[in-house]
Amino acid sequence: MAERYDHASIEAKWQSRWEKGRAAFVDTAEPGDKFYMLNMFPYPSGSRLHVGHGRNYILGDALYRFERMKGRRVLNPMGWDAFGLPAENAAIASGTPPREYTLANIARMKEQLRSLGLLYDWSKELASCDPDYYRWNQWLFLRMWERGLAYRKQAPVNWCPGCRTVLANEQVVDGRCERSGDAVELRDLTQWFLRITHYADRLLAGLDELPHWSDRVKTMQRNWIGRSRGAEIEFRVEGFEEPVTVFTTRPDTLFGATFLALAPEHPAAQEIVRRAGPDSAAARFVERVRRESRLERESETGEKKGLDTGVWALHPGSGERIPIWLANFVLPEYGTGAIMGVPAHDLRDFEFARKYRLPVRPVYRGPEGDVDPETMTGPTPQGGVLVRSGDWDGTPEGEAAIARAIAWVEAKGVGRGKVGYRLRDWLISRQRYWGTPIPAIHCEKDGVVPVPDRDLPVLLPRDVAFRGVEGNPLARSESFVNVECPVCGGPARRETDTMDTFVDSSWYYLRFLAPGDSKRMVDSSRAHAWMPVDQYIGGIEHAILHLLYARFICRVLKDLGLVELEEPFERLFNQGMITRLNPSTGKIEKMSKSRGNTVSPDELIARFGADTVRVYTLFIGPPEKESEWSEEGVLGASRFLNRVHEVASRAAELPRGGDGGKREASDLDRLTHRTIRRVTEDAERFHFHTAVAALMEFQRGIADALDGEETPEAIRAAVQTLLKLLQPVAPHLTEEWWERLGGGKSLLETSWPAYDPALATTARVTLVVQINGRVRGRLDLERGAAEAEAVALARADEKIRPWVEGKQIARAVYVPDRLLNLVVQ
RNA sequence: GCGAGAGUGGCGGAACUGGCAGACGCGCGGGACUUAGGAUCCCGUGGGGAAACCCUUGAGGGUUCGAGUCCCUCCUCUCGCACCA
Repeated sequence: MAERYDHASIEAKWQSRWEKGRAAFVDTAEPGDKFYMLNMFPYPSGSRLHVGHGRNYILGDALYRFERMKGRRVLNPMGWDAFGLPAENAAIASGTPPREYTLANIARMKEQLRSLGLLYDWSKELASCDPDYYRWNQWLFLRMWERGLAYRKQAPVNWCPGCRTVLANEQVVDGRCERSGDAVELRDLTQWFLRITHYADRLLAGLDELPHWSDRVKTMQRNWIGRSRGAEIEFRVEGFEEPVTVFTTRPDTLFGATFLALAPEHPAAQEIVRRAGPDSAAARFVERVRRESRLERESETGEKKGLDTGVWALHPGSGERIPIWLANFVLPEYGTGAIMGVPAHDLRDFEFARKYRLPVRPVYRGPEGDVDPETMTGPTPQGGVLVRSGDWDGTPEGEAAIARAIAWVEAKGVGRGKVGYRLRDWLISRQRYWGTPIPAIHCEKDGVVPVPDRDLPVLLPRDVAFRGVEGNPLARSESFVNVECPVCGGPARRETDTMDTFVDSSWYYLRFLAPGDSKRMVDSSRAHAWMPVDQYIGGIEHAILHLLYARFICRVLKDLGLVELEEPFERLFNQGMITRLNPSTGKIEKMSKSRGNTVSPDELIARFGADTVRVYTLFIGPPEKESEWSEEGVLGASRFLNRVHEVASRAAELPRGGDGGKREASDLDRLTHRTIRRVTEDAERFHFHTAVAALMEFQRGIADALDGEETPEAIRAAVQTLLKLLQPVAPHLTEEWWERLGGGKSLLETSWPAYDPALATTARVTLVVQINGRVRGRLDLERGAAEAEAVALARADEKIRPWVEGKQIARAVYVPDRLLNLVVQ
């Protein structure tokens, strides 16, 4: 029988050919051609590619190969998102400097990508830890600083007192440091922010210009930006000069306010503590809340804690006195850090009021009548008219009531309408080594001054020790920290905060277009030719942060005159995550290094071959949905490729001869055309899993034909079509057989097969016959049969007759070629 | 807690806009063949029933000639998160 399918040698042969012939296969796109990109670019700190990422890369490659055969030239670059916490953690654990660790991982992951037969364009390769890359982060930062888009302010961080280090949220487990187990504190640091809130409206408006983004992601972004119209309202405070200003999105419920609640960080709260003295209940409460970690304060299980200050505010409408409380659930960075409590119409306020026995005062009367404040079990449902609200009484709930309330507070001079955003400015400071140094210098005399452009890049120093260190290692590098002030020339200290790695990934798409340009951040003319990215493929986990930051930075670059567009990504395809049982938590979670539930493809490639891994990975499910990893089905993919090998080698042994000229379309021809249509349509929406299913049926059809009456020419043609259609998914095996069958040049340089619509459909159809919506029989009909004919045939059909005999047909619903539903009485 | 998705056989999944539920694959059962392999091929495989038929897409309601698909309520899981007042 035929020779065995030796995947290892076939794959080695083709991978080496693609490597040598790279120029012909991948580096062919010219300015103005299609631009596809994967997001994220590989994160080498994870040290090994795992199948969770592997699906993204394989899908991107299959898509590239499909597009190539369809005659489209595509730029598909690849680079490395190289900064980040894991490399620094590895350095602390093993002493290997993050740079060495990262470069070794890049080399290894590149080899893994190669072993999957992926054709990415490495001529545009970049790594964000390369000074040629991160210097432009610094350059952009300086431009933003000049324009007031970068600034410093205080913000709380997670502080581990044991490690004397700032922790990422990920490092905080149940309010404790995951390494030392110490209780995590909130600590205020002065940190750098980017003013994304200035772009909130533009980012919101831009979503309407993205028809090829899913509603899912657009909705998430809209909600994240969270534009809301509301009002700031001032409450005078007995015994205090300054009023307390609250922000509310529901000024219409003003008369339902029965208390004010302040964040312990609020200036008025601080003043109250000062007056009460250091041993007062207020001082102790503030101290206790400040010791609570952010997580505790924000967690769902976190108890709402409050303290009556004994200070009274005056209600601006009724003039009544209402108590001022301190509350842990009011956060200083939201709104004004103070709220008016309206228990009757807000769940959180209701819970707080119930716990501390504060009055509840409904100001909306529902259609069922008024509500008894004593017996309420929660905030009143929506839809009513205002009551107990002075002049406002009778106004129905909604925009009109809010507008009326705003007009009223403005007229009285106690407040103003205000548009609020949920979005907050982007905190980019990280107290870590392995990131882009923020180009600022602290001088005693001149304050915080920017590093001059001529001194860029500010390089990460190499003389840094990592083992057993506390705090930010960068801050202990003397060579780095000690610097001359660029203004006065005196001694000064460098900023030791580095940037969030999301800064790197916010503009890398532009750098791919001119990766080595040492003069400019962005080559504007190339950007003009290539942008926007035609197809961006990325995991759904980036639906909000990364994509919002990239859209923000693109607008900044537009305002700087570097690019002409606001939206960097024309089409967005969001991949679902690969999930897997996490043995330590017992839950099904996304596959990721930090969760410790990864699977490396290496072993599978060694056992079954790269093509099998590719087929299986794409076959596992629809790419936009999350899929749970299991290896049970990998044998099926392996068997399928063995059978493809089998039919191809049998076809190769068929006698050659002149084509018999024109012949009648055979069943195999019809199957061929039907398969081309299915695979083409599936590939266009990235559904390679159903494309593979169609190809499995096609393979079986060809195998049957080999035992049947088909001519050798017909069979050979079918096999060649099978190879073409399978190429994006299993490139090695298909290229090999294409060559052996004498196909000539590479499959990649051939064209995607076209189908004849007439042949892609069957001549006869099965019409389902329903009686009162239940399937009672099937008819075999000519395609396109008329309703009258179908009804007549149905009535005559012996399975249908008993159901309609002696009955009136009240109605017939006919869907041609599909279904006939007879409604009888 | 908030925002967004998802839930279909023993398992992964199919069914683009409402129209034969379960394609394709895994697993399992039976058979064939053998140079005994993780091989290959054939048949069967949602549940109940002898059959006619009946039941079945997380649960419960609704719209419709017809619902996995649309609407309402609830449950569970996943992703994101900065308790946004």
